[in-house]
Amino acid sequence: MHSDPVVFVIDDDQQVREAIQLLMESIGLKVASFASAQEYLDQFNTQDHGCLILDVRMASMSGLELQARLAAEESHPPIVIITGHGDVQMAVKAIQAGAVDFLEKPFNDQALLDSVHHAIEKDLSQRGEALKLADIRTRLKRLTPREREVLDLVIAGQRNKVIAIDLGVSQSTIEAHRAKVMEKMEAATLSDLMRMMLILELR
Amino acid sequence: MHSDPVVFVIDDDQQVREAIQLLMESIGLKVASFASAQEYLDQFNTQDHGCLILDVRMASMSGLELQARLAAEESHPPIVIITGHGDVQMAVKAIQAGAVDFLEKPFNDQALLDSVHHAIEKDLSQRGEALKLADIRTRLKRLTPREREVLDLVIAGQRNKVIAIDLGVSQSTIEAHRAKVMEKMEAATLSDLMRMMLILELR
DNA sequence: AACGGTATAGGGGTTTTCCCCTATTTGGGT
DNA sequence: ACCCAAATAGGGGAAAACCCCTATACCGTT
Repeated sequence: MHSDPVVFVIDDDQQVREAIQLLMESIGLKVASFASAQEYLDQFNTQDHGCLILDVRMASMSGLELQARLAAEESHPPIVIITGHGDVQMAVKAIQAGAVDFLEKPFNDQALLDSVHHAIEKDLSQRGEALKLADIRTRLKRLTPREREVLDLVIAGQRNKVIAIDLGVSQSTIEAHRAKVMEKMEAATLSDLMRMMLILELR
Repeated sequence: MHSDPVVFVIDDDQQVREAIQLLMESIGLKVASFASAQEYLDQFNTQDHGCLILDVRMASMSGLELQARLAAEESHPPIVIITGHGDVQMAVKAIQAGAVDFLEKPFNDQALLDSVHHAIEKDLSQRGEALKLADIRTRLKRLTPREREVLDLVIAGQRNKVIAIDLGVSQSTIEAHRAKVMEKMEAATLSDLMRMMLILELR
């Protein structure tokens, strides 16, 4: 079911990659190294999880560019930025864009480990969240347009009678739709249904 | 009802305070200046809103310290950090701690204005949120412990019969509590009630 | 001692939901 | 031509919720 988290190291300096690899392996973390952002993107898939350690200064695509690209995806592992020549502005932008941390080389080993731990924790929780949401969305997709319409009105607290009038059909039709909705959404009670829908609304 | 947003400038350099004041007033924003964090704290009240422009290096209490103090409060205006001698680490910490922006002196006037605008927007939305939450919490406080207990079980989707058995009382007692809950929470439908409770849970 | 709020319990009635059926029409796919 | 999913509609009954009323007991305040 669950694979181990992987630390994806993306840095065009082989020395750095190897050093980080050793450091991570010393605490039992798996590592996958890439010499360029493109190399990483080529094998990127949504199953991967863990975190990214990303160098800013790289040929062709910078770490910050990769960060922006990944931000456009539905979901990606948390990012730790490392850089040899960082400035305040760059660091601010990176963190504002959601990076977990921004470290200057040469970094303290423990600081990087701490950031990676933090990133992996964040990955776990955000993946848990994403899974729940995806699950609910999958069920929602099973609804017909009409059922979806009824669902929305149910969630809004309308009684069947009112929904029937609203949609210009009989009450028994609404009852039928409503039963279908509960079945397809795998909701035992109205409370379950509302919880699912509000999670989508509020997150 | 609504007062204008105020830019609270906290910097021990009078020149800087005056420069920022002029800049802010040039676009019609109100300003309140303070020469120390303590001065600001002394007059701090939760009605204030707008944003803070905070210098890092100050005698006795630094901007970052003040940021930490305010973070302990239930709610405070968004913070823009400015500094003459910032480093990457400091910037990262400040943004991670929730600062809207971190600017180095001498800053570009437009950059500061942009940050302040962003901060004020954030203030508006976070105050709106906080108001909604406070409103719900106020109503919740009106419930007796027993009513609160019933509410929780209702939200969990339990039927009155089950709640009655759970609490070892009769069904009609539950009905009475339930009616009281709806009245005190000002909820017309179960849907309203669930929405309020889930907003508290999920935010 | 009287009062108000809380928790309890019940009667009696209406409305709504929920669940089990059947049944027709329409439109798409085999 | 046949079948299936979707949308429609209805009957009938059980369960639950909702509403209005009364009533008792306890507890703390005035």
